Amino acid sequence: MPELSLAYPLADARNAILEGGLAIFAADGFHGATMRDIAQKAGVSQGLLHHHFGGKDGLWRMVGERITADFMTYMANAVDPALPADDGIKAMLRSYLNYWKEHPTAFRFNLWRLLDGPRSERVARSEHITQHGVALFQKAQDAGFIRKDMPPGLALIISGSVIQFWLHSQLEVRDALAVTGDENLEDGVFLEHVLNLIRGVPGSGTT
Amino acid sequence: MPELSLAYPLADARNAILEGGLAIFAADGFHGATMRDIAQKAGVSQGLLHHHFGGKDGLWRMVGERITADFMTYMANAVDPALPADDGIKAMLRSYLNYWKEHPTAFRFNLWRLLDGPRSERVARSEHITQHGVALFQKAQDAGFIRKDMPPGLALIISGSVIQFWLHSQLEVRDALAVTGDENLEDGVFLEHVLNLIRGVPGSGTT
DNA sequence: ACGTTGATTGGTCAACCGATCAGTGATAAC
DNA sequence: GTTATCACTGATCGGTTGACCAATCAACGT
Repeated sequence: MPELSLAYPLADARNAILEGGLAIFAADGFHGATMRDIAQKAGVSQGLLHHHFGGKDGLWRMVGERITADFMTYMANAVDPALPADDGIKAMLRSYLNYWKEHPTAFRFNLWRLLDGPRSERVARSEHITQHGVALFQKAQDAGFIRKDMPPGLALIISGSVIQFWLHSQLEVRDALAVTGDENLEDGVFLEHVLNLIRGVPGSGTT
Repeated sequence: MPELSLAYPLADARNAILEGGLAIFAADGFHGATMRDIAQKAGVSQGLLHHHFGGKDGLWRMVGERITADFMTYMANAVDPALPADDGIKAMLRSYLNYWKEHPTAFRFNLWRLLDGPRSERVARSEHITQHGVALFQKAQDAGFIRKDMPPGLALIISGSVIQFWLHSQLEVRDALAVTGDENLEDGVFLEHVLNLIRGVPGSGTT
């Protein structure tokens, strides 16, 4: 008789499966991951994954929804609406960078999501966040804290894409910086550069 | 007796396999692609793939090496060294954008490469290109065409990452731009924005 | 002529994968 | 105390997949 008295007390195998799924999916992608690996990581039998999530597709989707929801609530609380526009933007970008830095598996899963997955499931993703972000950038632009020669949405996208690249391609970044001996660039300094970029202030001093 | 007189005259099945491999790998990734799909796409038998490339890993690697080499020779010829630094940078970024726009399968394969693949094969990739690019940016910076408040390597990385994001996330870009009704932004105008970014000239006009 | 070499094929095999299912035990409703 | 429900397991099944192999055939040197 197999002793299965261990699993029951946990009472939340679903959660273990979702966490195991995130770990394995993030490491190997949708097609690279196997239900057996996930089951082992979660410490449950493989059949249970199907019981709770219907199948591989369903699990992938659930993991995705979960990390998106977590990110959205984090970002919604990250920026104090009472803050003046320039400080608001600074806080927003810093929170964005910090969140993904502290959630590397979720970050990598999102990278996979760009390519892999059962169906190119263009979810109604961070649409809300985007709108909120653009509004904030526009406010900052009106207040004169952001260069006026580009649409605020573009400034937002540019900031986000640069931060993402900074996170997922540290090696290439380092290569490029090492040429001039600047390879030890800290996150804070990097963020300041991004801010200066969209501020546009310092000018090149076209000699 | 099966008639196999068709395949022989081609004389270059290797090439067909590499092209088919690029197509299938770009669409489905390493783990999502199957040798049978590639063989069918290339119009040859599956055994031939193993004969020429040893296996799936070898084929993936060869496809990768091929597109990197193609990109490198393209970029090496794209910028006229006699050009003044500012025009050189403009030409470089334009070539970069155009190349990936005209090679969407290679672009997508490179995206896969970031995550998928048999071994995290950190090839000595575009190292040469990077050095060349940083040197060009430094020259432009010295000449006063690029803002002096950031390392030239960072300016290069930023430009590249923004262009890449512009290419692979058109949907998100459009969402962000649509908020202010700027969703119809053309490549040329976008590139001009990127250039202004690293020029830094227009200033925010801090009212 | 003849043997060697290499390109190419069709067929085959063991391994693995996702899914399914009958069975077991705990829980709760009646 | 009986029954229905639900979480969970272990085993199994059909289908794929990457790799392998013997056989065929053209090309070429000798």
